[in-house]
Amino acid sequence: MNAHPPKTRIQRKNTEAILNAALEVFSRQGFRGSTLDQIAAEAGLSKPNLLYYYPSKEAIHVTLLSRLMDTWLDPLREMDAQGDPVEEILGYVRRKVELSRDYPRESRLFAQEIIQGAPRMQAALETDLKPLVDEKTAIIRQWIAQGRIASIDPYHLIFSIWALTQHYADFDVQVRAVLGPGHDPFEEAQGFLEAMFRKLLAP
Amino acid sequence: MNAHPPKTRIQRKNTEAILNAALEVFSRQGFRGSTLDQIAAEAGLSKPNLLYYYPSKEAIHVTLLSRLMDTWLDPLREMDAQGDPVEEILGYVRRKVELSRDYPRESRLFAQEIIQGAPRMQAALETDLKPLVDEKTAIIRQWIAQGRIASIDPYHLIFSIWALTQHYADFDVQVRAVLGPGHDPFEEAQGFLEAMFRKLLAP
DNA sequence: AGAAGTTTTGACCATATGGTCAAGTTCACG
DNA sequence: CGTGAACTTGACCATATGGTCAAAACTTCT
Repeated sequence: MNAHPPKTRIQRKNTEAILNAALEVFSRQGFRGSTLDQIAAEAGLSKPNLLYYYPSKEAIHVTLLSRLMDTWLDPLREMDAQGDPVEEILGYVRRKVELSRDYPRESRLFAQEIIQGAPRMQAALETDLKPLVDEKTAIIRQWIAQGRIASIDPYHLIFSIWALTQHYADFDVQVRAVLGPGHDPFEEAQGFLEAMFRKLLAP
Repeated sequence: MNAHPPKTRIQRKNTEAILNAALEVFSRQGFRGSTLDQIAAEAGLSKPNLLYYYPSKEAIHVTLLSRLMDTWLDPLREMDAQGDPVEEILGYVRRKVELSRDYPRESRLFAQEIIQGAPRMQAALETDLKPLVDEKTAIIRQWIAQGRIASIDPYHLIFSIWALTQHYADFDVQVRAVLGPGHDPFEEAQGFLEAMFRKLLAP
């Protein structure tokens, strides 16, 4: 997709700073709610300087989203047909919770894009996401046929993992408001979800 | 909050049209991504006419959000300490799926508000949501103590219900992209989640 | 040092947008 | 009907915002 990856030291530093600043701002306020001035300020650059590195606000957004897709899918890619079914699925759950804990901005950026109808990600959903999910659901179906995990719709199993893990990043404010102080939502989620899926998958 | 509910026929009709239009537009594009012109067009009114009924864009948004909170909490309020524990919790799940199916715009509006840090709902989360959840978690804890459902963290149980049910409204585009044509996500969700929670709650 | 890039920015532009206002139109009701 | 209240709107305003550009400042390399 990128014919010319950044070359000079300054280019590398600034494009990185811009993407990081944009992630911060976009994930908090959404695409249209964010301004180039905010991103520039966050990145410590002037607005024209931003536009020296990226041709438009939209280009920054698109770059973020396309990088995101891979990060987002990697934990699922790791699910291995050869491994122990329950541990493979639980491992996926654990990696997704870690992703939510360590990359909440990415999670929120992604969530907002999807909620708004995925105007810039439709294609990626069909070309990258769907094939991978199809592949992994086939594996899960196999495991079920072998009686190694309980019978369950594999698509909705995966949806449930997405929903439950990303909830802790995306709805962080709500989770914390309900739990009150003195809780570590992600720590608790890790234990809760492990127990939940272990029970659910038991044959 | 509203000292004077709409009086005349025209007032009632137009405030309703405005709120409906605003819900449509806000839920699709977020607060800052929506314009008064879009809302006015959707409502079939002129922009100054909008502002005759609501003093500002923000006032419309706040009105929508405060109406929303009640709709959102009602299904949880119905959970009855006297009923059968499993059926009460499953009933809550079913009502939440129905809410996601029938009011996806409301779900998305709510989700975007929370994802963006709940700038206009913080207070409501603490004064309305938290006490209700505290009350219902106490009931669940009781059920667990009586051995009528499996031992499970009641807060995270409720989070899981929110996450799983709202996912189908908020991430509708993604769910449909993955499932492909010929599926009714909400129909399937209803069955999947019933089975899931039944298994999970079995003592 | 000095030429040849590369990077940075102040000033500027066109458009979009939230909001105002005074004047006009329609409605409810005696 | 006629009248006052309720409703509607075209024209307008101030500001915000994405984006441009030419010139200045800085690096790099010989």
